[in-house]
Amino acid sequence: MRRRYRGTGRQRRSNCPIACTLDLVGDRWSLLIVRDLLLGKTRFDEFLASEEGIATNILSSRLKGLENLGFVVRKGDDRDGRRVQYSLTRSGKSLGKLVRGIADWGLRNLPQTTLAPGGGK
Amino acid sequence: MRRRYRGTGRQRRSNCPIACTLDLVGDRWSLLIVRDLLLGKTRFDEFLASEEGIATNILSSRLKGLENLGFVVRKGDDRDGRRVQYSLTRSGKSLGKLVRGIADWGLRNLPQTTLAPGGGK
DNA sequence: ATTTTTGATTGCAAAGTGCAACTAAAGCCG
DNA sequence: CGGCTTTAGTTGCACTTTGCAATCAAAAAT
Repeated sequence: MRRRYRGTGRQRRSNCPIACTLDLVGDRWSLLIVRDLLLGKTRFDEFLASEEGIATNILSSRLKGLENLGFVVRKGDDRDGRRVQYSLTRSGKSLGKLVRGIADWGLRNLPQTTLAPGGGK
Repeated sequence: MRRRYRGTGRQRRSNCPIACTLDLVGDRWSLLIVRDLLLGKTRFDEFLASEEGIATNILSSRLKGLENLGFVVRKGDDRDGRRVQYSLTRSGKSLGKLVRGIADWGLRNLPQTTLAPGGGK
């Protein structure tokens, strides 16, 4: 008796583009990671340092999710074997439009919100 | 020892417009209800009938949340005392832009997604 | 008066989130 | 080499949220 909760690769609730999009990235963290990637961050530590304060387990799980969805690629750093470089795929970059749309709405409708430095790209 | 989980009216994680927007409507259901309201639905039963199949308790709680945020108003039907009319406030209507942006991204990037009839408005 | 409709609430189990502690591999430094 | 540090995680546990099914209460319909 399987219950269908959200997450990577689960069954769709409908064919509505809104519902499907929310099924993929409709949580509190995924798009913030995408935001950071768009801003040029590439490392685990850098995402961790963002002011929202994501926990390491959540970050790890969201990065895996985004990777499974084909939005992010993970590759080791040649010069430093400890480091990992996360980056957006072409598909992941398409999320930029979505992220900017959300940022735009927030800026217009939520007082005291401001773009992070470098976010105006 | 209060832990700050998400939800209506809690403290912001940052002043990032993306984070703040996600704090308000970054869950699996709220924007689908907004979608339905934009499509002209007004009643509890109508939201319930949407193909995604929201549960009554979740619907109830999301409607309350959207009301608390000032996006939705609830008023009783004069002709039928059982019925309740939910509708978008001016502020709630501004979410239309956000919803359309998400729908747009979904349509372009997720195969097999199609707009509900009447959704092309 | 009984049944149906409408808009919910309640109880419970399962899944998700957040925090703190811990780990493991690789690099640094004397 | 050997111990310390950095980087990228994993694990355990408590708490919260979600989803389902059952139930409820008021109003309307019959």
